[in-house]
Amino acid sequence: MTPCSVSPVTLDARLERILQLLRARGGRVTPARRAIIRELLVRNDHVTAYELAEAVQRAHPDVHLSTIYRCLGVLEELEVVTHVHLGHGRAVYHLTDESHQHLVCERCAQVLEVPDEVFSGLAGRLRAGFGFVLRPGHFAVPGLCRSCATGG
Amino acid sequence: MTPCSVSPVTLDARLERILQLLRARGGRVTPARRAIIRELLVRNDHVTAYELAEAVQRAHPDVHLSTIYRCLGVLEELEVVTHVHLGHGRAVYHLTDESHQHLVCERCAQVLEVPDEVFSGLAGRLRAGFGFVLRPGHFAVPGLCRSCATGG
DNA sequence: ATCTTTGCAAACTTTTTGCACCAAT
DNA sequence: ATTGGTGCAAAAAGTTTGCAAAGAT
Repeated sequence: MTPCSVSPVTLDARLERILQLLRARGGRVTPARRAIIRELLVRNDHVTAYELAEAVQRAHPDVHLSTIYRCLGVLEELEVVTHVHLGHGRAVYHLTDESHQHLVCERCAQVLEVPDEVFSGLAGRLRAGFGFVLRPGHFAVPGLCRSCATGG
Repeated sequence: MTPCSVSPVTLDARLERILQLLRARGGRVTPARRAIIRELLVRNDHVTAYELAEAVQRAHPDVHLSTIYRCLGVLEELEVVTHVHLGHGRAVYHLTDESHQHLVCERCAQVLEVPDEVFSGLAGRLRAGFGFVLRPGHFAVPGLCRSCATGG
């Protein structure tokens, strides 16, 4: 049992699975794509395209921001990645299979992750009442976090 | 009982109330502001800054888009107006006191309005479980509308 | 050899800002 | 007479696109 929170075996397996999907779609595996996808897997996190570029560029200095966007576009088509607009402007990207929702504090911009189940009641009500199918993973719920709500 | 859906009396009363707030804050009442606020009241709707500019400019051709933004900024400080980012890019603005939430179809971009009550269960759960206070009116819920969900 | 992907620069879209002029109080 | 608001143009910020060169298959 390694002290790492993310097992390298699992990570590489997931990386390969994604590269597989790419190839299956007629896509090509390039160093830039490998690095981008790997970075997304390592940071199990919400990342802006710009942050992702910075990280990838530490090892591959001339992977351009536009390449990041294009790669993220492909990954979204493959449904490996999802983006959410948290509030105003920049989108954040994360792996689709982290199945959780986002609570964004409008005051301090903190992002809280909560499990899908919290929304199951709402999902049922929306479907029953309006025929509306909630899309898990595309969710940004604005409000006030505990400290901002109580603090002032 | 007039056939109008919005009573002109109520509308002007609301306009005056808002202008009052402005003055109370040391702000000034200008033709541009009057026109912008009036338009917001008349279209009880979700409007982009650009659409608002177009509408206002029909009567006041040189009210500039930047003035719209600045006025909307003031109105948000006064908590008269709120904006939501529906998906990607442009924000839409609406009056704060229309108390409803927005369901946005990710496929056809249609916006469905649903009453607050639909979210009361979720609000309780978020507060109890995470101390998170849901902000009514700042809500954009992505998913698929009835026709897009069933159609394909 | 083919056809995709990349790097770069430039376009684009939405929103913000600097500044001189104008106007509401 | 103040001080705040406006128009304009230009800057920002985030994302997309056109194109020629490089690279994966």
